[in-house]
Amino acid sequence: MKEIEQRLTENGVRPTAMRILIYKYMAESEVAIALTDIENAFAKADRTTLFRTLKTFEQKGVVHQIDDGTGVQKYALCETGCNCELEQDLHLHFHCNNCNETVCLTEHKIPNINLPEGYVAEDANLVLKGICEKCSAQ
Amino acid sequence: MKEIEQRLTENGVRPTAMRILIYKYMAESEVAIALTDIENAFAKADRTTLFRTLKTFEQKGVVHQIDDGTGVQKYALCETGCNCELEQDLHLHFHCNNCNETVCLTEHKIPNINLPEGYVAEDANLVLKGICEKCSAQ
DNA sequence: AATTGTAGTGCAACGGAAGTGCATTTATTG
DNA sequence: CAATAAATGCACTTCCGTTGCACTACAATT
Ligand SMILES: [Mn+2]
Ligand SMILES: [Mn+2]
Ligand SMILES: [Zn+2]
Ligand SMILES: [Zn+2]
Repeated sequence: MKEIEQRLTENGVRPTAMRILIYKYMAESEVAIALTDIENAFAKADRTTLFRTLKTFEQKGVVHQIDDGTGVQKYALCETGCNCELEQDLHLHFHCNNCNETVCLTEHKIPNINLPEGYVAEDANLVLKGICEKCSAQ
Repeated sequence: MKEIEQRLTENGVRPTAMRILIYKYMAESEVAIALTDIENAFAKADRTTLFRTLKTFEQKGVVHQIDDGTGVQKYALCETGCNCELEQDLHLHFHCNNCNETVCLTEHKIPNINLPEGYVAEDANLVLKGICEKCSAQ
């Protein structure tokens, strides 16, 4: 609990009750989280608050956004000390076509790509799709 | 004109007037196309028709869908003989943060990635974002 | 050529998800 | 405590993708 408050404060996010709950919820999840997930988990709270919490978290580097190709924005907590802005720090994501869950593969960085003359890369997104660990074990 | 009809027929798509026009429009474009682009280009035609044309094209392997992270689905013609379904045939895409256009880099295949035990990849999407050739030349 | 069936097109409406303006509540600080 | 700033809640909007159903054009069949 205290660690969460500290983590948020460190990142310049005021640790309100709601924010701590959302952080906790995300920390306990092994998969990337969509706004609707949080909405379902905290039915009493207003969507807007949850939405803005995610945006604040993102902006302050508490979470990173994940575009897994489903058309729904997902989010996951950043590693401590991660620097999502840096191109090197970008890891790949895996989306399971079976259970529909998306996970961070933080160990797997996006390889360097040689671009044609004139192209300057600032950011990258690599998503693999297929069958996840859990689903293939069954 | 005749080539377009042939191409469509080959792929099991009946070459209606509208479809030929849309194909032509996409062939003349150097960048990936969104539904709204086509909508603007063919204001007389109905959205639904254009939408379904794209879906038909996609399903029959005439175009491939591109998720460039903007939240808007884009499409581009497939290379002749391309096999989008095959994992090896997947090329990367580049989205320009300046002009907002997305291009296929068909020469640049997505590199092979070692996944952790249990994960089976069936598909992949790699998008680089930054400044494109045209924009960096100015 | 008329009939029948199928595929394509148009209109209208729906639904999910992201986002915004503004009022209200809660926290901070002097 | 008053004054101020930040967070939350409600209502409403926009954008995009999608679907149901009616209508039309086309192709095959008799
Ligand atoms: Mn991640
Ligand atoms: Mn492409
Ligand atoms: Zn799975
Ligand atoms: Zn550009």
